Amino acid sequence: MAASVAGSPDSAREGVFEALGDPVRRRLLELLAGGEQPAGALVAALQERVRISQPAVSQHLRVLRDAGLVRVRAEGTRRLYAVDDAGTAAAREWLARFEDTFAQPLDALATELARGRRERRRRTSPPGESARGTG
Amino acid sequence: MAASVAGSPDSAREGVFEALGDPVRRRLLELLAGGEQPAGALVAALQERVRISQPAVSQHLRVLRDAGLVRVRAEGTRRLYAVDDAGTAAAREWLARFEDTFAQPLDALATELARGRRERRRRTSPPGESARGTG
DNA sequence: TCCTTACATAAGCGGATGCTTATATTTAAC
DNA sequence: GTTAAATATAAGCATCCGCTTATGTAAGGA
Repeated sequence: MAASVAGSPDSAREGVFEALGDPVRRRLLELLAGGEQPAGALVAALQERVRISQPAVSQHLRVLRDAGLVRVRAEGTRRLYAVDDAGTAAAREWLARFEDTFAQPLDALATELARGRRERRRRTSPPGESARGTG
Repeated sequence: MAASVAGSPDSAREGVFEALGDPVRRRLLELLAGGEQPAGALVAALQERVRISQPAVSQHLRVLRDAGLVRVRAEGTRRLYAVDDAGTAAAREWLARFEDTFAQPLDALATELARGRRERRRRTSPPGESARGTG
């Protein structure tokens, strides 16, 4: 096991990317992207595609919760799960440093539009000032 | 190839999030965020903080490469690694669906702050400069 | 050529991780 | 109070993953 590289330099919230590293957990987040859902519905949705037990899903939800990627709310005997922006924002934040500020194809435009970003900056980044300042 | 579409079942490029799930690999990407570097330099940089062998780093770099997160270039006996935007873009793309459109301004601010950007709270001079700092 | 440098690959091992079944807990319904 | 439903936790197990040491390979220099 890797001697974890300490807290600070690793950035991001604790365990966010570890949690995202599992396909079942990513699928759960995709299901929750449409809005709050009870655990049972998530189990059922997953079971339409793969054979997985209820406890397995419950365990995955716990990992997501510990990572700050989802939050829970009790309603009667149901547990309503929803995406927690704290975790997803942490992940996006960490990835933001790799954003290719210039010379990015149409992909970037699509992303910008999807984000509804109202960037008014029309000026392109100055040639000599390209990213990465080591100092 | 065309940009991956958000409808993909497992999302993202193959193994991107699995690759990002390891702290050592994330640290490698952080090191490469500053620009291309030979494998040996990466090994040395990692070894300043934790005890890890050269083969271990080589294996991690392979995983990153297979995930499309880094690319390699041979120069003599050196292997120069660099961040590959394909992988990081795929990850950002997948995460984009969780972006909180309503809290967008706050989100942007949070991102800036998290980057360690020292923004003057008071009326700042026009933001003409690229925001990008610590790697 | 031989040796050294830089890196990758092979083999093997221990611990983490995800799964299952069984059971506990909580709330609602009867 | 008993039962049923929804979900979490416990225990155990198999597999995956990352690490180490040993070795292979390719390029450069003596």
